[in-house]
Amino acid sequence: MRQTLDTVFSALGDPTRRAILTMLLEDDMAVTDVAQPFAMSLAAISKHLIILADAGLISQERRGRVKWCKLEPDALRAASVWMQGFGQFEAVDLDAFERFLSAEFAEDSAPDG
Amino acid sequence: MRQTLDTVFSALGDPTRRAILTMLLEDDMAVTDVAQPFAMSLAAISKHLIILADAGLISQERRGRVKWCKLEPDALRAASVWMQGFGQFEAVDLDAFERFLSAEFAEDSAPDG
DNA sequence: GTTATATTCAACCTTCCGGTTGACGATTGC
DNA sequence: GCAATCGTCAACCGGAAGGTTGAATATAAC
Repeated sequence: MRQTLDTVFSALGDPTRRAILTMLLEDDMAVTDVAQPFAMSLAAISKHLIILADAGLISQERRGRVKWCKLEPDALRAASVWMQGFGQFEAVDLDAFERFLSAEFAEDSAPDG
Repeated sequence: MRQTLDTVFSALGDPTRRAILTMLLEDDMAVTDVAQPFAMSLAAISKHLIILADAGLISQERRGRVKWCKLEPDALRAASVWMQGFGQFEAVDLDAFERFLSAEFAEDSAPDG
């Protein structure tokens, strides 16, 4: 699992994956059931789920031959903090935002580095 | 300009583009100045800026031969509403969230569509 | 033990993404 | 007018993304 701003935002950039997250708001679901409403193969959905799990947005637990997918909304916190730092919204934790910016620059987006 | 959840989240998924937005928090900047700290060509930065402008995250105004880039944090609102709807944060406007989900499903992520 | 179900793997294809370089159009300044 | 500056365009490249199909792996059920 590589839960970073990169992986979270990129995962959210795909409409199929956002639709999956919305479905999981209702309840945990098996992979086959997640795939059911979509007009694409099970393998494709399986890949999307792996991407979501890699970003930490869902967790997957195997019980027997069924793999249950569960929404993990905590993964959105980092991204949400980042966005709120841009000052558009009220309840902003600026300390958290600045911690995020430093971490971000140190990790994976230093200009010139 | 195609300001959708797709374009906004995808734009935010790239660390260079997030770094640019962070720089623009300080002040408006010319394209050349935006490019200065990065170890990549001006053309590459120009493309990133076009992507950010397409998502509505920045605006660009040409004055003479200089094109000024300005942060447009309003563009984050839709994405922020979407994220907050996942129940992680307190002050959530659930009505707005549900309007968003409907719009979202109508537009670009209907399962089976 | 054989058959059906659930999910992933592997190989492949096509399109998009992020980068490069070089030429170009527009603007400024001498 | 001529040269320098600002930014984009066009063509190209390598690799990743999103999809397909078919085989493989577990597990469950009979």
